Amino acid sequence: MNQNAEEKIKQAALRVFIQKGSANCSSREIAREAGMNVALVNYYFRSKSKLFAIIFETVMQDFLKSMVQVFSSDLPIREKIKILIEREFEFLGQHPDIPNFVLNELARNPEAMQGILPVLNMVNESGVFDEARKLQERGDMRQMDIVQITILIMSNCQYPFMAQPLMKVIHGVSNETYKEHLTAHKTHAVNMVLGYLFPNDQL
Amino acid sequence: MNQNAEEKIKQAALRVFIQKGSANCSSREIAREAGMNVALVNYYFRSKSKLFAIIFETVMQDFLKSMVQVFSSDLPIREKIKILIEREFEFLGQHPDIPNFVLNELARNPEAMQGILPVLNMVNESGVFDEARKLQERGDMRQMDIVQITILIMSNCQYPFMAQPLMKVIHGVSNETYKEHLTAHKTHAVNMVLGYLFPNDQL
DNA sequence: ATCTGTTTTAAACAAGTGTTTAATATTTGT
DNA sequence: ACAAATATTAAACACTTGTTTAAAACAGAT
Repeated sequence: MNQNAEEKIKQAALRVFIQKGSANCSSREIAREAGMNVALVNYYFRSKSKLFAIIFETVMQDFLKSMVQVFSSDLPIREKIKILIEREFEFLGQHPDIPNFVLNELARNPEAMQGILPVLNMVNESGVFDEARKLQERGDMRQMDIVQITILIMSNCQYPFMAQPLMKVIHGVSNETYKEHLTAHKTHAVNMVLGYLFPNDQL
Repeated sequence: MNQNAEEKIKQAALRVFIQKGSANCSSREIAREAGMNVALVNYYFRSKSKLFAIIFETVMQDFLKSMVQVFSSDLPIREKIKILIEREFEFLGQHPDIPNFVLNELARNPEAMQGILPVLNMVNESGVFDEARKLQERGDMRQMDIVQITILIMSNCQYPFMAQPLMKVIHGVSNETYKEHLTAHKTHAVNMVLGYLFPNDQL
């Protein structure tokens, strides 16, 4: 049970933190979810906030890892963006509540901000932003600030999953039909974003 | 102080709830923000959850009111969508943390779901969805499920504001420059969405 | 001024919070 | 087998939580 306990606590904390947020869950709840005593949580991680810091960083890693992988490849830019969006939809299909978790912690939990710095290097070292700038200089891509391109892409990937509870109640659809809407929406996101970023391309 | 106290508590609760979320704030914090005793909160609203239900419903009203107003007007559909997006950006510029608040409560606080039902009628009675369907039958608009059109529009309006903390740290920009990005992004959102929904239009 | 109903307060309640302690169980090395 | 180190537990700590209670302050009417 040695290595097992620490890992079990981590996995339980991952589930509980993501589902309820760092502020709306107790150490005892995490311990219960892991099937062990409360004191063990602090025995392995010293405090709830330290445990959260670890969990949050791994979530950010997973959250940005696939994006960085696509960035670091040497596919043509249109393929990169297409695959990026498709992978994002695939990832979020399996972890639909991560965007809400991440954005919420970043907005409300000041400590969470620091857990992001190591992940930032992954993004910067990929060199995506520089590549996009070069393409714009060649006139191969719509003139548009990199910040706004990032917003554009992530908006159409993450929000559809974040808004699931709202959309379900507004349009009165079930879980299953909304999932179908999500997979159908992937195509729209790809086509719309590519069509806007590369206005000279053919349909 | 009679009518004043109840209203002061409401306004304090609005601020605190939106900033911290229903689970991550205490009744005493709301009372302190309102400058009065804890017991008064329950004297006027009986319980924290009842107070939250009231606050959440008014937030949902504000959140959807301007959208419904645009829907109920008799502008041509392209103008409707354009004005809708512009108003949404204007509203969110003044209340940037409402989308995060709403989606978070809907995802994590089961009680919040019921506070939405009265607001739903506003949307349904506006008849927007029927109008969009008719336009699609005439071939005047891209064939696309209403649910996905809703997702498309709201994604590009709300997410840019929700992601502010994430984008700021990823791209290392200040509050002010991000606000400039947001106002610039409004134009992109309008053009991209209209361009995709009405592919036969000229540029 | 006295009574009446309403508003406000301080104090207390049980329950739950993160964290620590000291004792017990388990594994490890010899 | 024994001893040292590690893992696990129950119990307690001080503190905060939502809510209630009973007393005080205040208002208006008679």
